[in-house]
Formats: sequence, C-alpha cells, structure tokens
Amino acid sequence: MPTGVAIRDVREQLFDAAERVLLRDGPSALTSRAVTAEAGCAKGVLHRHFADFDDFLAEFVLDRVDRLDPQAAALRERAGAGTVTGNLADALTALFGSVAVAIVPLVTFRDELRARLRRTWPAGVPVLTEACTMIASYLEAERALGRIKPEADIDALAPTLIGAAHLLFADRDSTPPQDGAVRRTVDTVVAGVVREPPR
Amino acid sequence: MPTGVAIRDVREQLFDAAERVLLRDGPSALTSRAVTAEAGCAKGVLHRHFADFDDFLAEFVLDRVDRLDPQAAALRERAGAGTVTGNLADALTALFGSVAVAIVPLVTFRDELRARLRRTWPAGVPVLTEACTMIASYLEAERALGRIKPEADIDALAPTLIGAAHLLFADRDSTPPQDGAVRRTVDTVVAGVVREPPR
DNA sequence: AGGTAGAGTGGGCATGCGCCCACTATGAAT
DNA sequence: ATTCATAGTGGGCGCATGCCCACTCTACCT
Repeated sequence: MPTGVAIRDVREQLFDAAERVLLRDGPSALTSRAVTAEAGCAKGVLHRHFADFDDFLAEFVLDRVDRLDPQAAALRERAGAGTVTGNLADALTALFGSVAVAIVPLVTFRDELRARLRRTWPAGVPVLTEACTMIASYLEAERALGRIKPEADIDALAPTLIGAAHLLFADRDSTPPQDGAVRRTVDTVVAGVVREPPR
Repeated sequence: MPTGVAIRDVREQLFDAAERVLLRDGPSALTSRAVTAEAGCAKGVLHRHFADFDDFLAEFVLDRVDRLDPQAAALRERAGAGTVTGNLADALTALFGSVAVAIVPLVTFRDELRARLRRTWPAGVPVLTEACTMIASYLEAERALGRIKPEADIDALAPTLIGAAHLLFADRDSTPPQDGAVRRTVDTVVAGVVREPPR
C-alpha cells in the first residue's frame, strides 16, 4: 500500500495533467478520459479520488485559484517596494498566460461545475473571475501608493481584464498569432486608471 | 411544394430557435436536437438545409453578425448628431444583452465552428469579437468628434469590452444577479478613453 | 507464509450527441 | 387524375463521454 501522502500526489498529478490538456487542446478537450490518459493511469482512478468528474474539475479550479494567492502576494510586495507604475502593465501582461484565464471558458460551459463552485463562492462573482482576486489585490496595493486614481472601480476593472484575456485566449489558434494584442489591451485599460499616463 | 421563400423562412426559424436556446439555456445546451425541438420540427430538417451542425452554427453566427451592422450605423448616426459623450457609456451598456455576446463562449468551445468561421474571416481576430466591428465603428465616430483621446487604441478597447461582457454573461445565473456590474464595467473602461471625464 | 485492506485496472453499461436514410406528405406540372 | 420532385419525419446507427463494478496487484499486519 502506498503511503497516505501518495494519495495527494495522485491528485496533484491529475491536476497537472488537466492543466496540460486544457492549455494544449483547449477546454472542449478536457474530458475525464483525456485527463487520465495524460496522467498515464486508468480512467477509474479519477472516480476513486473524486465523487465525479465535475467534482474533480471543481477541486482542480480551487487548487489553481489557491496557487494564485502567492502570486498576488508577490505582486503586492513589488508594489510595496516602490516599483514604478509602468510595471503595472508589465505585471498584468505576464498574468495573461495563466491557467486562471483558461479556466474561464471551462466554467462558462459546464453548468454543473459552475453550480458546485457557487457553493464555495456563494457571492457568485468570483466563480468566473478566478484571477480577479489576485489582480484586485495588486491594484489595491498600487492605489494605496497613489499610483491609481482614487475613484477607479477596481472591482469592475479586474473582471474587465480577465474577460479581455479570455477573449484573446479563445483566439489562441489564430494565424498569425496576435502578438501585441495582449499588451495593447492591458495598456488601454491601464491608461484609464493610472494617475499619470506613462507616456 | 412550398415556395422558394419558405426555405429561407425555415432557416430564419431555426436561427431564432437557436438564439432562444442560447440565451435561455446557455451555450452548452445549444445542440442540434434542442434547436429543432425549439423550432417545433423534426431533427432531420436541420440536416437538409445545412451540411452539418457546425455549418448551421457558422451561418447562424454570420446571420447574427450581419444584423449588427444596422445597429452600428445607428450608433454612428447618433454620434454624428452630436450626442454628448456621456451617452457613450449608455450606448455600450445597451449592447451587452446582445446575442453577439452569447456567441463568444460558443465559438470558444466549438473548435470546428471556430475553424469554419476563420474561412470567412481569415484575419482571425473578429472571429470571436463579433460585436467589435460595431463598437469600434461607433468609437471611431466618437473620436472623430473629438470626444475620445486621440491616442486611445480602439482596436484594443472593443475586444476588452466584449470580453468583459462575456464574463458577465457567463455569470448570468448568479444569485443575486449582478445588476450594476455591467454599467460599472463599461464606466471603468470608458472613463479611460474619454477626453473629459463625465463627472 | 498467509490474509487483508486499499489502490489501481479496464471492460462494459447508459446516455446523449450528430448524422444517415428509408419513408410519408404536399403541392406543382402534365 | 396522375406523376413526381422536394420538404419534412423519425427510427436507429456509430461514436464519445461519464460512470459502475468485478477483478488484479501490492504493501502491510499477524
């Protein structure tokens, strides 16, 4: 019998496999069979560790969202260190390759998954804006430093950025890839909230 | 035999049924069976008028996008009439209940549909930003009137708004509904590009 | 050494999907 | 009145998915 720790390892491996499938093949390819095949195990494993597939997805989303907190803390620290406002756009741009962005269309489509996530977040809003907490936290720190207009609605700005990121993600297989699109989108929104325009 | 016009009527009825299903039950419920059931006809009808279901969806999207053009023209006309800038946010807010917004997650998930739409729009970008043309057209008119900062990146702003709208649409079944969220989102972005803040 | 509990395996089921196709109904042409 | 092209019908197929479950394997305990 493997150690009790191994159980958590299996879950982590399944989460990692799900992330690979999601980023490589898109949200429509994220099936239970695809995940177990990617993890290199039998399909029954998933059902042993999770009540059902939507339960697995819900925990997968929660796990990934938890990982965002340290990133948000790091961003807050950078802001506290007195980084210039120009880096606001840099930091936000870096987030757009995040799994949190790829999760959005997944939650959009799977009604049962969305319903279960709502039990965790009854408010409803963060269910589809997993990265909002991180971004909002960072923006608050920036505003505390006086770099962002006091009247800027951060709670509205964060989902705006995530939504835009989702749209760009959905168009990921376009030819040619939209290299500067992410940067331009961020710059456009950021330019509206910074106190002194970077240019 | 019905007249030749009736054929177009059937297509329109199927499109309308698809729109109802999409807005009522969400993108995951938009199946060929659901569409024909909503239209009150047999499932085989769809296959007679369209090569396959993805072909139907592609034409459905194109049909809905075509309908956006008159709306864009109306917006342009309003801008030409010298409507004040404050109405920019009003006009954009009104768009967020549009079918174009509901189409976004549909195209995100259905890979084959996205591939076929790309044949129509090889540039790739407008495939997932059906309402972008309308919004961008309107924004251009506003800029021509000097109401928008000359340096504002309209091509980046339009998808930002659509993406945010999509996010809010995906959270449509949240309790309680986010009444002011759309308005706040629009205001936040608009505040960044208008020359004189409305307040 | 034998027994046992728990992790892992994979065949197979029900379900829902898009699609095919034999069939019927309808209305125009002769 | 008969013929016939065409729209419409719906049973059923193949396929993929999530899930169930009998089975095997392996590590630990007595």
